Amino acid sequence: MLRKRISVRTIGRLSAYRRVLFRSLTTGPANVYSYQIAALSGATPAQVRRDLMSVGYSGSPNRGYQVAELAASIGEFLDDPDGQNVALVGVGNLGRAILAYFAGRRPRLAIVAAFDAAPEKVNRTIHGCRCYPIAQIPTIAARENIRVAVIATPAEAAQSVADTLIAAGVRGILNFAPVSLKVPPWVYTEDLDMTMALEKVAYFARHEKQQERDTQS
Amino acid sequence: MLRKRISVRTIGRLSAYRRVLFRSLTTGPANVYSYQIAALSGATPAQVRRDLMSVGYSGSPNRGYQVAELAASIGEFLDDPDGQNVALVGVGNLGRAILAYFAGRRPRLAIVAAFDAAPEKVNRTIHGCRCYPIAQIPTIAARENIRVAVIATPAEAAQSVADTLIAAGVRGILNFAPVSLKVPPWVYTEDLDMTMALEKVAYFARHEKQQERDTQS
DNA sequence: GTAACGCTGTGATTTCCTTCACGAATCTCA
DNA sequence: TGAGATTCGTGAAGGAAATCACAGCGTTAC
Ligand SMILES: NC(=O)c1ccc[n+]([C@@H]2O[C@H](COP(=O)([O-])OP(=O)(O)OC[C@H]3O[C@@H](n4cnc5c(N)ncnc54)[C@H](O)[C@@H]3O)[C@@H](O)[C@H]2O)c1
Ligand SMILES: NC(=O)c1ccc[n+]([C@@H]2O[C@H](COP(=O)([O-])OP(=O)(O)OC[C@H]3O[C@@H](n4cnc5c(N)ncnc54)[C@H](O)[C@@H]3O)[C@@H](O)[C@H]2O)c1
Repeated sequence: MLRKRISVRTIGRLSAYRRVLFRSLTTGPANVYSYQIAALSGATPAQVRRDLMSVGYSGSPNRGYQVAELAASIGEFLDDPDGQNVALVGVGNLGRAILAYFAGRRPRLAIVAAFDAAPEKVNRTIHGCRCYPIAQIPTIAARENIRVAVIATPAEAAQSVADTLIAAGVRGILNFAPVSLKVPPWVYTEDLDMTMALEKVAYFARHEKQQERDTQS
Repeated sequence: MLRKRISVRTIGRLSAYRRVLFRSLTTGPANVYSYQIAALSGATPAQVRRDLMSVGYSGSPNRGYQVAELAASIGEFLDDPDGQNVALVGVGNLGRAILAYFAGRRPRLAIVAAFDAAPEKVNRTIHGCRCYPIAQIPTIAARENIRVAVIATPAEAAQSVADTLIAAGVRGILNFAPVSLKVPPWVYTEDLDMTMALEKVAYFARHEKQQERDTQS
């Protein structure tokens, strides 16, 4: 398994490709071409083909890719065969929206536990997910084998929450708080900063001519 | 004003720098060094200095940058002096969280109108923001001079909403729907795709050694 | 004074990612 | 069967962004 370091951008695009493939499964024919995937996902045909090199599924010339098989191959490449449980910390406005959205949507990548510091939020079930006090992060994380977490707490709390999560075995964090988390090198963090994103949009809305295709990195 | 195309990433980081500067305003001394900004925002010192070249504010050797002045300069560079009004389309779980968060937070970049297709959501005021039927996008956008919009509708509706917004004069879109929008070249779009982000995190949580510093682009 | 230090601004370099371009493969149709 | 059309896989080229590295300068110490 000597695969040479896949780039972060490639992984993101593979996720996007898979989504358009699933959409095509119901609507379209059984095969697709790279230029079709590209059009639907905002990439270029060459980029699609190059990204797909990593997953090890080959299309056939003049026939393209089998939609169902390609989607399955990407899934095999991206997903853990046993599934990965996810924890959410911070059950505020955003946290609840996230719980509502992911509830029941992806069995292989489900949010199985929520945590919050506020007494009135804990020990309830929200959108099908149990909410625990943060003191229970270590025990629940161990019990549910949680390696992936989402942080949706206020900025001030984010770093200490991250430290707790990492101590409990978490190795990947999706961070919505507007701070840069300090984490050890074996932990991957991805920041989704809405304010920064909105400021970028506002800036380029005023500074014309910028025809980037930029699907989010 | 012959400035040579600032990159998308640079704009994003400038937004991050400004935020840490505002935070430092209250807590720290009056000056900062590039390496301090870097540490707080997850960048490198060289990157900070290079990014700051675009804004045209010079620090002084051995004294670094004046926090207040630098923050003001970045603001001058990023923000519209007259402010920019923002519209939100799709007042669901996520849309409401966004309204709650941005309400009253940034007077220069305020969400001044919300739109939704569901009859029970329109003509109400949610977190201080009036919600209109989508048919009123053209009139309200013209009245409020809206050039920036946020899309938080289901994926199926996103493209037609985008078309309507663009026809109404919108030039920058922050898109939360998991689709790639087709827009004319003078419209800037930024996709914030939570599912894709979570899948990236899940992937790299399983694939060791990846010590990326990746503040979101 | 003036020497030593430490940080900024920026040309040069490196690294990473995207795009190009073309041989090989598969299909169609006569 | 074979010519023509079309797409894939991928080495090579190109471009963009991060990093290096250092000259220049303000500051401090004495
Ligand atoms: N649209 C949005 O909601 C939005 C937009 C931009 C940024 N953000 C960021 O996302 C994060 C969450 O936003 P929100 O709107 O949901 O905020 P919120 O105030 O509604 O929710 C925060 C939640 O975190 C909990 N919390 C506080 N301290 C905690 C701790 N130490 N441990 C665990 N939980 C704790 C609170 O009890 C609350 O339930 C914030 O960092 C915010 O800056 C949100
Ligand atoms: N955590 C999250 O909430 C989350 C996570 C990942 C992705 N998303 C994406 O964000 C978007 C919104 O998510 P949500 O959870 O708020 O969904 P939601 O179903 O709660 O809200 C969608 C809203 O859009 C409105 N709407 C539907 N069609 C419309 C139209 N044609 N014009 C205007 N409004 C219309 C609906 O009335 C509803 O209010 C979706 O595309 C979703 O895929 C959300």
